[in-house]
Amino acid sequence: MELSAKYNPAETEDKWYAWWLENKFFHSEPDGREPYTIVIPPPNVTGILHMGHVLNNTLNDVLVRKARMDGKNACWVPGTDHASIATESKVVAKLKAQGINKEDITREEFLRHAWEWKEKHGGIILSQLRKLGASCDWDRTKFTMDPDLSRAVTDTFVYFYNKGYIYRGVRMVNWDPVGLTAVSDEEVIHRDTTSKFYHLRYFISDGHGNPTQEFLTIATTRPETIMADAAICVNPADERYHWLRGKKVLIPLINKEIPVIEDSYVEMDFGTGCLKVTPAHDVNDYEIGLRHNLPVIDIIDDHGRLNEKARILVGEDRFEARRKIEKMLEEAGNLVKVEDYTSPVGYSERTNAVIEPRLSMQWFLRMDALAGDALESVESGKVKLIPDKYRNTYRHWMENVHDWCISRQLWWGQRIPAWYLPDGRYVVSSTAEEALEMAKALMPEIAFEDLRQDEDVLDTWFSSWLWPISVFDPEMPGHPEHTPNRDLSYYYPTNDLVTGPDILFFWVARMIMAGNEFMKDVPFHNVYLTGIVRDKLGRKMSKTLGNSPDPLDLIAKYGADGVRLGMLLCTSAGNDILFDESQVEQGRNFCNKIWNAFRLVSGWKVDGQAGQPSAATVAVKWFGHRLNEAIAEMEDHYGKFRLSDALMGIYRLFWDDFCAWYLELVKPAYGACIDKATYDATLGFFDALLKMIHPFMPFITEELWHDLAPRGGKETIMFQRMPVAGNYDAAFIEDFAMAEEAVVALRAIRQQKNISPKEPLKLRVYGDFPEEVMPAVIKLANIASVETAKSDADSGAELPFMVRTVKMSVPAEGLVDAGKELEKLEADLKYQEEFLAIVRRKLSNEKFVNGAPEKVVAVERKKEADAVSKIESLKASIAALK
RNA sequence: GGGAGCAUAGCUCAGUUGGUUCAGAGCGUCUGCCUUACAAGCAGAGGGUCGGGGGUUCGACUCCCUCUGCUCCCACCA
Repeated sequence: MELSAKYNPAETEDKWYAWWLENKFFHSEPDGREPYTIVIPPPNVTGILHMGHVLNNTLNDVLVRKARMDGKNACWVPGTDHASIATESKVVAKLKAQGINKEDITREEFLRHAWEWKEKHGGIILSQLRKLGASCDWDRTKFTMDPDLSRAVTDTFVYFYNKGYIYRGVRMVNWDPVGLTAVSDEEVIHRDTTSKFYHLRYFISDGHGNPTQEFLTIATTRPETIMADAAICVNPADERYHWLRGKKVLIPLINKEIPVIEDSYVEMDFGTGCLKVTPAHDVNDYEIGLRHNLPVIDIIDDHGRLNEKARILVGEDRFEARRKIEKMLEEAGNLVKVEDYTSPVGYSERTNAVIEPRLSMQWFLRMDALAGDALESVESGKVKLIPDKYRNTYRHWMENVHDWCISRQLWWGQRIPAWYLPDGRYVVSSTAEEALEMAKALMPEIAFEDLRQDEDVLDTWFSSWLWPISVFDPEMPGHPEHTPNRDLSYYYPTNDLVTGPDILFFWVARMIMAGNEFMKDVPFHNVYLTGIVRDKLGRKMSKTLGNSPDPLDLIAKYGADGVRLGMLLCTSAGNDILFDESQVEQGRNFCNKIWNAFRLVSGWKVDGQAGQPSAATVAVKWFGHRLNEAIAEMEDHYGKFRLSDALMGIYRLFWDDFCAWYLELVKPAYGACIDKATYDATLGFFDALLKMIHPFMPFITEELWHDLAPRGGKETIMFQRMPVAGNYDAAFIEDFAMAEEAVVALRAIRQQKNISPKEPLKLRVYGDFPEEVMPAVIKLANIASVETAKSDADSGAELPFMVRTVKMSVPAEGLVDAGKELEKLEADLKYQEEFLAIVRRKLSNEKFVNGAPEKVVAVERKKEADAVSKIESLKASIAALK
């Protein structure tokens, strides 16, 4: 069969993925083997694949495939997240485009649209993952809103409610006026934002609601909220304002009378020292209001517009109102001045809307006890964070945790299982039937129609924190007394989790909490935190910038193996990834290199009678040792989650050691046959290399592994055992390295002297060069004869070079440019002499000889001896030239 | 404002408890090659006083202090 000179990924990838699926190679069932488990960080159900997913899932796949080849029962559970706020806003937008407002339809109608949307777009991302080669157990695919997983969420709510951890209350929450829901503290992103600092004059009241001539000045960034002011506050120690004690002031424009109060919260040297207190729209003001028993006047509605309580500018958006009120204040003579000002402003992570601190009734989960245990899990090392710099961040968060606001004013998600009686009391229960029973205990005559379920749904993370448990046994969450089913007891705890540090708290920490609570064990042992994928200029990839390539386009262009490699080449844990398409090109080139190496080997004709050439004998022996060394290095890197290092080691092993040195050494002359021993050894090496590459590049390795030898119908490289490192002779590898150095030096001489590679050279060796590897030098440097020099002095008509401490030369009458050679040799001599001087200075330093470990001193003595011998050789060469 | 981290070749990064000729890799660059596996390739070469300064040590890319620059996390000075 004639093989093309280029590897064609498109042809092979779909073929093998279909074959893997057909044979259910990714499917796992509990058995006697050691399990290796990963649960996917579930992507948004309606999401599409982006480069972050490529990174994450490639890493996951490498780990899973490696474990599979280590003989473990590997199980990678895929699935999707319902992503309540993100999905709901997409559906709202889609309906709006059709002329339907969410407000105008019922909850049931909306959910029907949402499910329709989910059926249509859900799972697209999972099919895209297949293109990437992800070896997920698709039979286990889960969705966080599957009925049984939803039930787990509800049960968890009931469990924590009964435990006294969940409470309902009016609190200051972060209100998202675009998403129309409260969000948790973690979903608020603070960004420095330029705004204005308004200095406003409030006149003192005469006691009857009329202004006097006296006034005070406050500074605020939010003049549109003055109508909600409940007081003006100064620091009790601020003597400038003692005269204000007991006075009342008038809110500009609406002339409402409010008291002046004192509270040490106010900083005297910030702003004017007078703070307007607006309990409804600022967290701190709310706290002050509580201390001073101030009324809460909420003038902003769900959409961020002023309501009728504002009295003026009713119906205006808060930012529009700010612009307008500035003018009104100016005209009324209350505006003193306006300064530019930069301060942190909270934005909604999902909708990017400016968060409105707002008082509302929400459900909360107490976090102190849960966080304490979760902190211990990491501190004790039961859960390892990689890289471990995140431990600090993690600890800080866990020690300063706030109660978790778990209710969301949305429809897409698990509805809160609280049922209200007509009198406002409520019961909490997993099912409506049970709720009715409980309600009857409170109010015997109550009917089902009288019960009203809470309108809110639960935060998405309230379902994803159960993920490592609920994908295996949805009966478990909320029921720690339940006996785990077969899957859960086999696969839990999972092994590794690969995710981004941005959801360390949202997700990772909370999974640890849920695991500790329901399983009395952590959900995973290693958390590998990836960086963010950025473009090569370091910018975050985003749709609006248009700097994010479509992974499917990349796969179409370079192949999935190439994309995987390109992604992995620049991936060290915890560091951001600067992604550049040229890396994918490099990945594709590597595919091609592997392909062509195979093409060479597959074309060989074997001669069973032929003896093994000495160069091949050296090569086979050397590569055997080198391979073992490389396997050991690879395992070491895997153990430390240094996957890009593991990959790079294999890359160089294949490209440099195997192709550039080994194959060149064993390659028979054109048209000639290869001996059986070398051929078999080569196939064995190729086989081992393909296995080592397989976790990184699953497709091309499966393809070539099948071409390498006849395979049975269901044989796959996926289940072959990863090569195990045997002993290797490091000294022999070093000897071979000397041969390599000699070859490089000889090639350099050819290039400098313009000698064709086809013209054989003579070689003269001074001193001890390892005899065994000489055939390698002879073959690769095209040496006609090797002569051992009798003395150190050469003839002058030679081109000398040093390989470590061994002097060699090419006798070359007529090619020697004495002047140039001399210059080179003298420069080298000078360097060596200086080096020797440094070493000797060290060795004559008693403190060094006595203080340094023996080993280090011995090394210095060796350096000294080597330098002395090199200097002698150089001097001999120089003398000869002169 | 508090905390953490980073700074090594043109670019992206290794450098594991201070000590092998330790200043490295990949990519890029330069030079020469279409040599019958591969020009998506082969061969060869150049390139950094390890951000600045100080200190500890026989010895510092590595430990300490300081300065500069960048990044991230946390945070209720309106």
